[in-house]
Amino acid sequence: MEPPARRRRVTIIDVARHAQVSTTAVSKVLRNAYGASPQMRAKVRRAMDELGYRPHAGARGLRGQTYTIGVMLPDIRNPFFPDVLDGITAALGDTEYQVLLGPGCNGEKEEARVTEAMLDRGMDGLILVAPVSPRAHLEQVASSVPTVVVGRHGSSPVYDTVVDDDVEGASLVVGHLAGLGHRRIAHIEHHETDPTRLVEMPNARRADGYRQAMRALGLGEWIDVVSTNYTQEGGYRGAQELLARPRVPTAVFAGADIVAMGVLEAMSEAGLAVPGDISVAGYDNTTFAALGPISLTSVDQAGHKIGGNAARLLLKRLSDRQKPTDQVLLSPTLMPRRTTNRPPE
Amino acid sequence: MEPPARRRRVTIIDVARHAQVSTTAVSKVLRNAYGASPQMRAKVRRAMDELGYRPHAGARGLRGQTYTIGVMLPDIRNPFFPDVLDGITAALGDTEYQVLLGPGCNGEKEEARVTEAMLDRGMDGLILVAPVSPRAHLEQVASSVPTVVVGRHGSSPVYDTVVDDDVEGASLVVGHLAGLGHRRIAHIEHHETDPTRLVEMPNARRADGYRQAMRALGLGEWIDVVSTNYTQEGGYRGAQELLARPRVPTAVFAGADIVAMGVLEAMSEAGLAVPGDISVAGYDNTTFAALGPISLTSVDQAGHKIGGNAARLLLKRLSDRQKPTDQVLLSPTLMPRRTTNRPPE
DNA sequence: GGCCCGATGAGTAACGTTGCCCATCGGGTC
DNA sequence: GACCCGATGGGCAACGTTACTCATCGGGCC
Repeated sequence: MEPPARRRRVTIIDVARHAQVSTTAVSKVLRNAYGASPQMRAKVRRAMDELGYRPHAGARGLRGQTYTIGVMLPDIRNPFFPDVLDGITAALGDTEYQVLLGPGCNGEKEEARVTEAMLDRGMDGLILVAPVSPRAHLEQVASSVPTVVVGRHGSSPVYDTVVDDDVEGASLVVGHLAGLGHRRIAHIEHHETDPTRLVEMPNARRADGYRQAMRALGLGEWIDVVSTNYTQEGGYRGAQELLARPRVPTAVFAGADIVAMGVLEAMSEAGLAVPGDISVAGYDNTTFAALGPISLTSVDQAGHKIGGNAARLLLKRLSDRQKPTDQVLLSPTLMPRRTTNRPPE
Repeated sequence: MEPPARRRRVTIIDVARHAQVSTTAVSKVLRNAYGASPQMRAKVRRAMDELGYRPHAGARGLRGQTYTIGVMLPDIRNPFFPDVLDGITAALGDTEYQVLLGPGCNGEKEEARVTEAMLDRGMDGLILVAPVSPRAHLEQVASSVPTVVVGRHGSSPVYDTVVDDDVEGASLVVGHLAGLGHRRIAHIEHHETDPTRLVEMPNARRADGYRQAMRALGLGEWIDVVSTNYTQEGGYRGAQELLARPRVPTAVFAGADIVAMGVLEAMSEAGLAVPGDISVAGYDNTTFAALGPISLTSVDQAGHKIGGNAARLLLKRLSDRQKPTDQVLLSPTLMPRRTTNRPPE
């Protein structure tokens, strides 16, 4: 069967003709602009409904706004990010803005491609979640469109930021483990060399927070950090390295839940019981951390709240582009579960 | 600090002026259209590079294409969908099309909102993954823009489809369990009443496939289906119902991995060992099914291949809108893991 | 009664790009 | 030498919307 002929879109002109007014009048009603009487509004709205009119975002964009907000998520698979997204869409739910997402992207090149695509499509604002791009690129993007950056520490004069306190999160984990009686607490971090990122990226701050907390609790001499990366594989390798130590740690603080999964696998292979022989904690409180068979102690970042704040900041900036930038810092909470317990005697 | 003044976008006119040619010429080069000499092309391309020109998608859309493809995913949290997305972006990687996603949406109203937003933004084509909207709505969308529907059985004259053989998948699971010696194999399905969806939705086909396979293996008398829904909670309730049977099944085939997670939880609460006392299988082969501590037997749908096929069909339709619609049916494979084994003596 | 003013509505030129159409030019054919 | 033809380049009117400017009208004020 052959597809039926595509019918032309209903435009503002059709509405104007149908309501017997000018296109200007229709536009005014559409934008709730000044200069239209109540009767006019009613008449135009009725015409819109009758014709099933919907404005064409592309055409609007040519003259001003597209009423579209672009969200860039680094990794759609990490269950933490959907929480952020939900927070964003919830906060934007009763505005006239529509959210569109970039496809999952990892690496600077991909990120640049996605942000450019969004700019080219006339997005009114951008929310960049946990970007890895260098700061210069972020500022360049932000200087051409209102932007909120989520999950990068440090402030910028051109973009607003929302971030969770990773130092505090790490401290919660270390405190929890120390409170259970652990002293040999090791940490698996994501390897980072770039000096800016060393300051701005959450993973680096978690490692910092771990060191600070250990020292604050008088456990400075037990500080033990393995540098791999935030993947299951990285956790597996990190755990193997730790198990080869002369004095094996009694607790492992993995910098991310997915890392903890690799750790659990290595422990199971090595015949070690968790938490009987060794305790394991993650970070992010991802969906699978809560799953019964896993039940991983983790740190919750309140992704929903983060997303909500990001959306709110963006809306504020959209309405006043001159306002000074804001930095929102949220506090994490600990979710103790069954992978942490007292150390073996 | 106050943000620096936003500088104007580089347009085709700037490029034309810089290259000392007409805007028409620039447009021709941009589109690889006929009527531009090699020297002209070179000159214009150089000007584009020097000015850092990028075409404005909205303006292009007003005259034709936006080079944007919209993808609608029902639930970003279900780790099966990112696989599909990867397949799509991979297949579209070296085309001039850019993918944008709708925010996760559940329910007909949300889906309608997202598809409308995409149409209003002049998307050139749509890929709708596992939509729940009634067929009439899908056909209406498809009749105004080239569309591929993923994960809905049945064919339409206006949209192409890509779907995995859910009947075969169910049969793989039942065959696997029967091969291990199980006879009392129960199934937890997603409750469905709408008659169209009963035919088109994958969940309904899995339940059908289960029944067919049981009968084919001479186990018709053991057919036992619990109707809840595809959530962890649904799996939990379904399992409790099954455990209350006079003769408890020795194996449970959950219609989705997330359902299986609920089942595992219920088993663990009831003090039953998996797979010692009871075997459990899921569907979708989601990321967490492979995680060490879970190791769930599941059915892999080759999401990557599904996405790739969807993208390819869409490209074909974009280049020939009159061609008859295609239906692609892919085959699932079984991933046996540690939650299934022989039944207890 | 003339004047100004606010309220209401319409006209119109952009915004950046495309695709049709026309102008020009050099060279080959009869 | 007149004619035609293909190759190359430019002009221009859309596409759907917005935001300016301008016209009109009725009423209140001196």
